Amino acid sequence: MINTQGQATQRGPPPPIPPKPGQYGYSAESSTPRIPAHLKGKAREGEGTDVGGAGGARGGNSYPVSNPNPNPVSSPNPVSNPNLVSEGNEQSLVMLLFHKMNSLHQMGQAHLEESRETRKLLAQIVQMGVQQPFNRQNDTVQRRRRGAVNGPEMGPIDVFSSPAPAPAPAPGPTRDGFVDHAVASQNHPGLSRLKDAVRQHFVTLSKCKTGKQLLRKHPPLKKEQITAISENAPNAIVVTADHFRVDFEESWKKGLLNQNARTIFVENFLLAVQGGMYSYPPITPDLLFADQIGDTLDRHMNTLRRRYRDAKKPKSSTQDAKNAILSRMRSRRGTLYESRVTCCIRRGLASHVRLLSLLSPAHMSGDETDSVSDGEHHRPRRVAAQKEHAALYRIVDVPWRSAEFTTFLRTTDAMYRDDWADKLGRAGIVRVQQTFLQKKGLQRRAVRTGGNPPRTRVEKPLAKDATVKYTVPSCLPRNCYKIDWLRKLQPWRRTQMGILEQDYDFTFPADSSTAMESEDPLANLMDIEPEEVDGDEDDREEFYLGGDEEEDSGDEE
DNA sequence: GAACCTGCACTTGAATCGTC
DNA sequence: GACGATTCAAGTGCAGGTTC
Repeated sequence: MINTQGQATQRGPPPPIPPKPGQYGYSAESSTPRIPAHLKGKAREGEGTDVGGAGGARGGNSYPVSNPNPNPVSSPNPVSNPNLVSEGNEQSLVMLLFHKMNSLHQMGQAHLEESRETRKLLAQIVQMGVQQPFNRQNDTVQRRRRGAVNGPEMGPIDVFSSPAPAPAPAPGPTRDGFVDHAVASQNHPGLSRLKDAVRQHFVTLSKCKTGKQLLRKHPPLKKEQITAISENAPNAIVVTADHFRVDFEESWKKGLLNQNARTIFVENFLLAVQGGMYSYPPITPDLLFADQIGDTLDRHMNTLRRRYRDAKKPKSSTQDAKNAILSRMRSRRGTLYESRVTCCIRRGLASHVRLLSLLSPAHMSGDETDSVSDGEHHRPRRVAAQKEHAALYRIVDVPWRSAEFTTFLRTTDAMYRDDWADKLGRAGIVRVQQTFLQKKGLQRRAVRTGGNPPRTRVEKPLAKDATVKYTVPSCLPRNCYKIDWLRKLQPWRRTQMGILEQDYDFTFPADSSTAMESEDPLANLMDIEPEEVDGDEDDREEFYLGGDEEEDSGDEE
């Protein structure tokens, strides 16, 4: 696994990783990358946009002879990427990425890890380096909320220049030695552990895990019971750790029984922690205060009350199924967004990364699964997923996005697929392989890595009555939006969206393109029919088209 | 105006699945 | 069986609406 040293998972930029003197164009005196004289001011294809500058990060021919790193894919190199460096901001995202990638290379990684964890890490870098400084709405929000049409908008972000530096850290909470037990920010790194423990402890005290159990064991109080509690009558119910009780019908804040329950919970939780419970992993001591625990419980009560309500009044199976499908679609949008960002990061396409950082998963086009036709699926989840084929999804495109932007995104998808198929990053390898295999009359693609392939998304017309829900991002360059769609907007809405009056350059450096090289950028997504992949076992033949000498025997890799 | 409800989106970890 | 990628479901937070 990767070394996470220096990869801050908290907010703010990670501490810079000092590179070795002379390595990757760095000097011992400064962390600022030096640009070799022979590259300074040298006109390259696509120069003027840092997109073009990423050229040379891949492929052999355009790579500088003096490049100290023989593997351009594993360590995107400032030397090979003068446009990226020329942006100059030492705290910029680009620098963060270089540090990250260089450190990975120094660890002897032949190529970047492709695990989800890595991608999350990289996505965090993007969040910290680009997105977070502009997230001014609420500093307790860990992620940028969706750019909802009605929601507060982010300020304009110049995707054409370097990201702004991260904001200064918040001042310390203490004043004159006074220990402030104020509830910690939702960003507190130990908070999720506390939440886990609080959830566990609630299960322990309430003896309930499910909504149905809550419904059965915590029935609402009767009027006379409420009266008895308020009058402190001898027969009033008193909540104790042994007889823990919550009234989910009464107000959590105002109900006397619930106030009693909250107090008992907090006391008992602290006792349990003192007694050694929840110590693996330990809860951060600065969170072990009544206020904090109570606040965490209050938040969890939202979930519990929701669970109770759902148990009491179950949603219709139709509604439930609908929600599940929508939830899965959202989840797949997340995967899609993650893979696109990963692809651009991996290739050092800083400008594209910055553009993507203005988006969120909700802005991705969704996809639909095919419906179950025969009901023969025996696995419940597969049936619920309404899939006919495990890896075929129908793209539900969004109406606001320009064709250019869509093509750009689909190209990153194709690149991602290329990277998946060939970790060495040989451009266009999927297409080359497919062409070669087709000529050979073979039906199976060569795949270098284990695991599921990225899902195959196909463009098919939607049903006539299909309605598409979508979220529109703001503050993007003009040519990200479809002109017709923009024309239909009210003027005030266009103003509100803060559309940048510049056109964005969607091009990719020539030597980092893959499927784009073909006339149809989606060709290698579309030309593989599932039947071909899943053909008769006897007819299949595995084949790997090696590109490097040492890889020619690469079948075993 | 506070508390609560509801819908939506994101995060996280487990499940699933395909390949080696 | 191990590994790795995707999918899924549960948990959670936020925002807007509703109720008191």
